[in-house]
Amino acid sequence: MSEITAIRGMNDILPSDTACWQFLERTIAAVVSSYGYGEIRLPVVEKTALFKRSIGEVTDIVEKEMYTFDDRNGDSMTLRPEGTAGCVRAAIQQGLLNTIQRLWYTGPMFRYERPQKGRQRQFHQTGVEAFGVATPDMDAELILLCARLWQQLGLADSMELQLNSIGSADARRAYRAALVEFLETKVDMLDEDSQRRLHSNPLRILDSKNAQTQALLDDGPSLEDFLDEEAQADFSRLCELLQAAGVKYVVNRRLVRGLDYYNKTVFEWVTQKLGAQGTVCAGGRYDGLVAQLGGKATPAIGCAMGMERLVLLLLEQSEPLTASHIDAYVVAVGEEAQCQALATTEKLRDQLPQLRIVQHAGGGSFKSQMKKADKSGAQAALIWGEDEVAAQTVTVKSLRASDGERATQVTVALQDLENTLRTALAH
RNA sequence: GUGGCCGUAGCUCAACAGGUAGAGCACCGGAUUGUGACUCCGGAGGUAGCGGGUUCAAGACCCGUCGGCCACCCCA
Repeated sequence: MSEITAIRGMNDILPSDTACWQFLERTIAAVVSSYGYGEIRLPVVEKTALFKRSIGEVTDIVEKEMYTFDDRNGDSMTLRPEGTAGCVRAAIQQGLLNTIQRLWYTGPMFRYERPQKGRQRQFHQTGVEAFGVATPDMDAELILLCARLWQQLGLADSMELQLNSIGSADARRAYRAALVEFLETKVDMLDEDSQRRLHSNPLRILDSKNAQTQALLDDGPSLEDFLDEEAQADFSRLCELLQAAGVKYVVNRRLVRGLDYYNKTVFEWVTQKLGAQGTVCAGGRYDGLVAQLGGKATPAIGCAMGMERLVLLLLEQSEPLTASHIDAYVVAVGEEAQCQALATTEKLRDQLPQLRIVQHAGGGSFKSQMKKADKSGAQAALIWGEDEVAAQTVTVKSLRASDGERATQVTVALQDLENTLRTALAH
């Protein structure tokens, strides 16, 4: 193997998988547009300060996972680790926020992490963001959009919606103090990671995977008790709306998110089928972020889904999506035959643009060309040899006769080829 | 950053108390001069991730290193 290989965690997506990706991308585009969301295309690189200010200085993403470098002017740039920050920046900069905005984007994100199943250093997210609405009907809309998408993708049965409200910044500050006070009395019973988080990011202890830590938390203060009235009212209204729409959810009072900008509603769509990285889509409200980045105060909510994780689910549980098959493979032996085949094939592509035609290339015997035709999976071979050239005809041979049926072949005049294919290979 | 498992042909994998590599699939060619698939025959393809050590001898053992997978952490 060559010494030059792809960078760790940055994977090639091969033709054998792109049919699945395209299905996913098509389906997402159709669903978001059916809710009236407009696509926004954003740079992959932004000023480092944007991410530090939005995601939070002390989050893991900013502290140790960003691809950050100085450009030739010495300015610090970063490959985007997520999409919301750039989207908010663009919405402010382009003056989109004087009205309600429903936006979506898709593309690669970068985080310097150890790769594992469902996690890579270059990965792809599709995000949906709604600006300008503070009420929980918008929260519900976003969740319904997701639910519809899972339905369309055939993944609804593997998804569970987890919901929580983390309230206002003030509420979290008060809760955080109470939680730290409680846990400090039990510090020696905490697992090592949680001890570390106790002072850096104590809320993250709530979703620790350590069973003993979880048991400990049962006796601790509950975030729910610290929520202000508005947060509580909005959360129960959201629950009502979801029930009315028939969306199942579980309230997970220990669900917190890793990025600093969230408030009030947070949610995650999780699956059991992906091993340790079970979160397929996650998001929440971020009412303070626009102002924090210099825009006029604008409530907002958004979520992002991991494309690789969705592709894994699709590959795993639906019947394999076959790549678009080839209709015809052109076999031409001899120089004159090749000329005629090439010209005729081009004409065919004008006449029947939906037809997928592969022209044999690279020479070879009649037999080897036929083998290639078969291997290509084509429905039919279009055959040009000496006889056809002389008679101004082409032979159309079916390559996919079902069992018992004999392979059929007909030789038709060149000018009849279009009609022959139109009926034989009708889609 | 930490831990476990792994690294032999394009792919999936073998072998052997340590004696210098093999199968299936894929690929290429052929089986009476223009017809694929099935079958048969043949061919090409590996300095065993890399470097060092032990040994008369190492793909097999030891050390290092790089890479992969999974998990922790973190998150989509």
